[in-house]
Amino acid sequence: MMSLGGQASDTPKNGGLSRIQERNRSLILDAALSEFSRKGFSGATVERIAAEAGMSKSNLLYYFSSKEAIYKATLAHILEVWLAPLKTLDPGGEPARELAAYIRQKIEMSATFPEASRLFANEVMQGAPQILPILEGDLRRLVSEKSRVIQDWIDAGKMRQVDPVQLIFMIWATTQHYADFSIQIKALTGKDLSDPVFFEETENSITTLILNGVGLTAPGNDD
Amino acid sequence: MMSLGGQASDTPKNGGLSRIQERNRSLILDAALSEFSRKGFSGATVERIAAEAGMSKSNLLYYFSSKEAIYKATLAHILEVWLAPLKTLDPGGEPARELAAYIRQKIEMSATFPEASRLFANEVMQGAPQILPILEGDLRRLVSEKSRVIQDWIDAGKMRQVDPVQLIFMIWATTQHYADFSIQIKALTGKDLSDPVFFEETENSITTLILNGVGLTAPGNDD
Amino acid sequence: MMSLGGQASDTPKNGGLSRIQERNRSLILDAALSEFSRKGFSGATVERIAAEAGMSKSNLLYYFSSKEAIYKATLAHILEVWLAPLKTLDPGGEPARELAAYIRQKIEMSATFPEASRLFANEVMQGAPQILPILEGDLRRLVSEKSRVIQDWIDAGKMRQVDPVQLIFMIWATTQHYADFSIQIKALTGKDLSDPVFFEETENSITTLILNGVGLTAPGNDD
Amino acid sequence: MMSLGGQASDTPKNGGLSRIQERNRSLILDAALSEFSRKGFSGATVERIAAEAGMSKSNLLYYFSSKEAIYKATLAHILEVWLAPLKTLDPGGEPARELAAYIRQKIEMSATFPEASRLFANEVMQGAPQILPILEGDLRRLVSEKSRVIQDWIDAGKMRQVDPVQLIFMIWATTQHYADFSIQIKALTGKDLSDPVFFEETENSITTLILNGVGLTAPGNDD
DNA sequence: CATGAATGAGTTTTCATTCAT
DNA sequence: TATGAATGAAAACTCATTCAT
Repeated sequence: MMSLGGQASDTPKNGGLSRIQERNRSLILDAALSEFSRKGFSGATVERIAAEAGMSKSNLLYYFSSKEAIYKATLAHILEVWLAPLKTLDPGGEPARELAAYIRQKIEMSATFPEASRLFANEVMQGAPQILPILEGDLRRLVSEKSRVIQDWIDAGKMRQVDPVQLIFMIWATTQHYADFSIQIKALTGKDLSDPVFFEETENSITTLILNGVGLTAPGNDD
Repeated sequence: MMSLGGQASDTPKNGGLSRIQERNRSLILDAALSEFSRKGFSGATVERIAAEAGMSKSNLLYYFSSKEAIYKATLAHILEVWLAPLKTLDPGGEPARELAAYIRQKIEMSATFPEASRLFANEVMQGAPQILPILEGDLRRLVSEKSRVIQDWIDAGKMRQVDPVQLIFMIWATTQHYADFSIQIKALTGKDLSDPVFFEETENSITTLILNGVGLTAPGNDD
Repeated sequence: MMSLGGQASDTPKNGGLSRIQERNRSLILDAALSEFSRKGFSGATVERIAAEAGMSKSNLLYYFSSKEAIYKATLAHILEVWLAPLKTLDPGGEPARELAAYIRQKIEMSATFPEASRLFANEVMQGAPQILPILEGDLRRLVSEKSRVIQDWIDAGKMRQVDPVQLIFMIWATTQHYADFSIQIKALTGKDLSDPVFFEETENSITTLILNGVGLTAPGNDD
Repeated sequence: MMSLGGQASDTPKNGGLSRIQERNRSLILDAALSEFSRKGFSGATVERIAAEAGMSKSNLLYYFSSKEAIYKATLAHILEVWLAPLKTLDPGGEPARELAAYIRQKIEMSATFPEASRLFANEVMQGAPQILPILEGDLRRLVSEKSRVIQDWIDAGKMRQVDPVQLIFMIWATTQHYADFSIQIKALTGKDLSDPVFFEETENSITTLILNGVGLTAPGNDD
């Protein structure tokens, strides 16, 4: 799990978590994700998180010593999975296939974990008070590395010249938009990514646009 | 100004606003935009808005009867300008030129009014409690209309087949991303849209990607 | 007033205090002295202070931003008057008269402001978290200066050799004891300093003991 | 042990304490003394006491049923030893030798158990909620008895006329001051009673002052 | 128009204590 | 004996809002 710098773990004493602890922590983090992503840090209340996690406020505070601690843990909990897809971009693969796969994964994340996406967006929009160090560290390194991969494809003439970092931004922007702005999208189209048809349609649109945009052709969709 | 349905105007008595009233309302709205966009609705405080507007809390509440009223007014104030670019999409123009112009306008908005973008994003991410009616009404109609324009271009063989609504989403997503996630972008690249070189670069990347993506070629950049 | 380092004043905005402000601050400080001296910092509650000051908790917090701020202000408020007597020790005076006067003043303080004495004792016993800098600075200088005065008297053969600082400590100890331990004294004697006879008796005992102790004779009591 | 009236003993079931029980009770009382003397009753927390005693909060509460019970036990634990010196004042001895010995014992207590002194001071300053009955009972009787001793010495012309009770107060005051106000003394002199030189100096100053004060001469220091 | 004073409802947090094992 | 889990009551704030001037 990606560390958010706080002073060590926030769980009672001993190293290993008991069954109950693990269960409760998990319940809390789920509830917290729901609450924080909907209301933001300030709008969320510990009481509601506790209620949603099915325990008393005091008991919740037995597991996480403060609202901020819950928030940090929630972010950390999410960050790993949220940034995972990019790591799979394989230098040895075909650009079209690799990019298409990456885009698909990102859209799937938006469909499956829209709350995580919104939590992340919220955090960044507030100035990334908690995760700025991670953005400037781990994420920056990861993006550099993957940009290199893309640049190599470009240098090998496999795709059109484009700033790789900007390309990554555009993939993030387009895919996450469907999670972060899902209310707007629903208001305008009546649909969201939970609708398989709309999901397909969206994936096609984004993939086609971006692959065409960088001079590639979408690979046959065989998964 | 786009109405947010609130109970009547929120200005004292008589119809016309005095010079000083108009000035103060404006100061408040500016301060409110800054505060709300940075902290979200719940995180913002009336006191800070008042301080930033250079007046007492009480006086601020003389102009706007409640925090929510300030928030609504700020949203309304912004919405008009925020949605304006799309209106300029001209059915009679060349697709490439029109889309490029639209994209440029959107990026310019992101560069000039990043706070407005974040306020809007925030509002939508919280479930659009205030502007949902507008999204479902005015905006939906506007998007329908402009989708028709794009569809006509497609039908006329001027550009590749693509769902026009999805295309609009992608333009929104990519352009707004540079405002909403500017902290992340700064953490990863060291730059933001206030840097003219980065602005140029970004505009080129987005425009090229999207135009290529829909089978068009970027028009000569002659402005 | 002796500053306790906190970040500036704790009163709203402008420099001068309004009539109401002055009155309320004063009511609060009185109530706070009573509460803090009886219960200590942790045992005191803002609510009780507010109640005793005749106002709502919120209103109290409008005047002092936190419990700690009230505590600091109370200490500062008291310190000046608490340390004043020592300053009157006059190098030009007769040792017996001067010391007797000092002792009398200290006992009077104990009789008049026993709460201040206990607050001070409490603060010091907790490790002087707030006033340590003052003890090490202003007070230390004052004690040095007055020790010099006493040493001069000793050097001039006017009184017996004694460590002047220790003498000061003993005067403090004996006089303040009657405030700080008044409950015990009452339990043992049935009296306290508010009883004029007991006051007289106490003053005589302390003065005689200390003056005799340093080889002086009590001056005729003519005030 | 001096009883504080609480509801029966606070130890589990059977009469005799097991080895481990005795040890734990002792650990708790030590930790409690440290905590209560530093923070006062309200400022102390059961958790910190437990931590300092090296056991869990729950386990501590197995030995003492409540925070107040720990506090009472700590006080009782201390009181005996704290009041012991006065009992040694021997009617048959020489006044100078007896008083000097008493003073020395009191200073030694201040040097050895400053925490006990502060705990006691704290309790009395809060109004002696727990020990008032003892003050009014056992202690009052003891003081009466010893006052009689002193009065007999006075009546026998062995020392100057002085109110014996007041003399006792002054001995208490001066000697305990070095424990209770040790922080202040350290701030003013850089020293405390743990420094043997300062201890000597202090003992001499107090003894000389008080003995001279009552018309006696300090006995040769032969221990 | 403007502000200082006041408040009540809510929110986080602390902590002694109880419960179950 | 011992401890981890859980809780309820209290306490310190925070803040939008109202009142009086």
